Amino acid sequence: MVSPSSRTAASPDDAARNAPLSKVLCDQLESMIVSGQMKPGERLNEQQLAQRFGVSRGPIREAVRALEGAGFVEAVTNKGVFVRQLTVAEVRELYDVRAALFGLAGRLLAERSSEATVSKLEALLTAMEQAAANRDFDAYYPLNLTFHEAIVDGSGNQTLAAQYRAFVKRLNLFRARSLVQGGGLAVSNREHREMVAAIAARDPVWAMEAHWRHVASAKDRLLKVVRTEADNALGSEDR
Amino acid sequence: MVSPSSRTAASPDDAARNAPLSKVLCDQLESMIVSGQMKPGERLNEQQLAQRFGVSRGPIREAVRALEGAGFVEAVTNKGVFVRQLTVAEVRELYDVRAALFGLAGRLLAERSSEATVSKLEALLTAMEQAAANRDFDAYYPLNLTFHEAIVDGSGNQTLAAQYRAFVKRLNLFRARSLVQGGGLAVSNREHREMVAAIAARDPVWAMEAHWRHVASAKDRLLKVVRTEADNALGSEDR
DNA sequence: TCTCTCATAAGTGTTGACACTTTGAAATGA
DNA sequence: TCATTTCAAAGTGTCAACACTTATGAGAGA
Repeated sequence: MVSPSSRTAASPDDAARNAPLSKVLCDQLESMIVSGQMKPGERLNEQQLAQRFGVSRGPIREAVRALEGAGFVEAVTNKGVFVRQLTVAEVRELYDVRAALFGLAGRLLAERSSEATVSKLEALLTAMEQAAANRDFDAYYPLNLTFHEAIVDGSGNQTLAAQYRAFVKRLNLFRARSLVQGGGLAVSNREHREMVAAIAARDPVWAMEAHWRHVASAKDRLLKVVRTEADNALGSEDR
Repeated sequence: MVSPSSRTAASPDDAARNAPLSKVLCDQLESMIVSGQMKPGERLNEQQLAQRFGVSRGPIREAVRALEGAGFVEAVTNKGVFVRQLTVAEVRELYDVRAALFGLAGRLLAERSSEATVSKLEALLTAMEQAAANRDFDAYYPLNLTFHEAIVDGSGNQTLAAQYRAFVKRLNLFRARSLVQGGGLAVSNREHREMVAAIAARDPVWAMEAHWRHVASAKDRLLKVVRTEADNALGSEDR
């Protein structure tokens, strides 16, 4: 009935070739925002973007609506759309939700993990410890990312994985996030090891707790830095 | 600087008056989908909708993009957008994530709940038990909704509340959901009572478990019905 | 000099029209 | 009768132009 068997399409790059402009622009803009190329609070000028990408405003507006739904930008009627600016309170909220999601991922993974998955995680763990020992942050960062991706993907719950990724992306909107880079690498690794141990032991409750705590710990580290930073900045800012 | 003090606007209905068409249409379409007025798999014809609402296709397309991001519809290039159709596997996924979110809500609420909140929940609880005893489903349903809303709002985490609501809405896309109406009312009430007890006791861990289990239990009830329904339908369907 | 008014410019909200793709069925051929 | 081709209708993707709102700055009045 709805079989996708006709000779048209079905090739992997077809989706990219036939992708509507709005989709392409949405990805483009998202990466510009997440990468920090567009700063929080900055305005997204429609005609300016249209000119820049060589398209009309229609597709731009559609892309922006999608970004709005994802929580990356905020639209104000008749004024424009702005890159979302996260308050410390919102960051705390995001981290709490992320902790719950990651805890669920750990729990599900512990219930269904194969030997292959466990050894893959252990290999990543070893590589990360090596990188941490060498203070090689450039190597550590992508490994860390892969490690977390492997866990949420391994949970087998795609909805969960998508949500988790969305939250991680949104957290990139927070200005001070880069400050934590490499903060508490040793602590993080100790937590990683416990997570894998719980998964290997097929202990869902332990795994959930370990994964949850890992994110909660990252939250605490970040908030501590933010507080210190605020204390150092002696000038008082209203609001 | 950005003070909303000028004489323009500031009235509560101003947001509604100045709301762009795309926003209005988005809400309208969403309610049509969630209410079942538009069935899963059904196509959203742009020009048909434009004519129906008396607007052009631009705002319609923008609204649809927002709905796509929220997971209510699925867009296929050059073919159209369709109301999302949930498989049983996806429903299971959604329920698992919802359980984790609701567990977090219970945990947070237990950490910060005031006397007023607890007594409000207890009042709702009593009313629900009364309705259940009278087999008054029309009274029970909105009370149940208010009860759950009070919990997620009471958590104090707006991000969490928004996410939870989104998931509940998405679950309405599942065809067999209505079958559970009133299924296991007594069981549900027993679980509700435990949840409130945990909150009143200010016991975060207990509260989280109780809230989590409540959603998990709802999932089990639904899946059981689905399985029975599938068994009754003797005709074998591929896929 | 300061404040208020008002006109101009910039930008968003919306529209109708055009181009390309897909779909379905009629027409053609074996 | 059946398969293939062709063509028109429907629908989505994109664009350029118009309408309305907001922001900015110059000028008049005090």
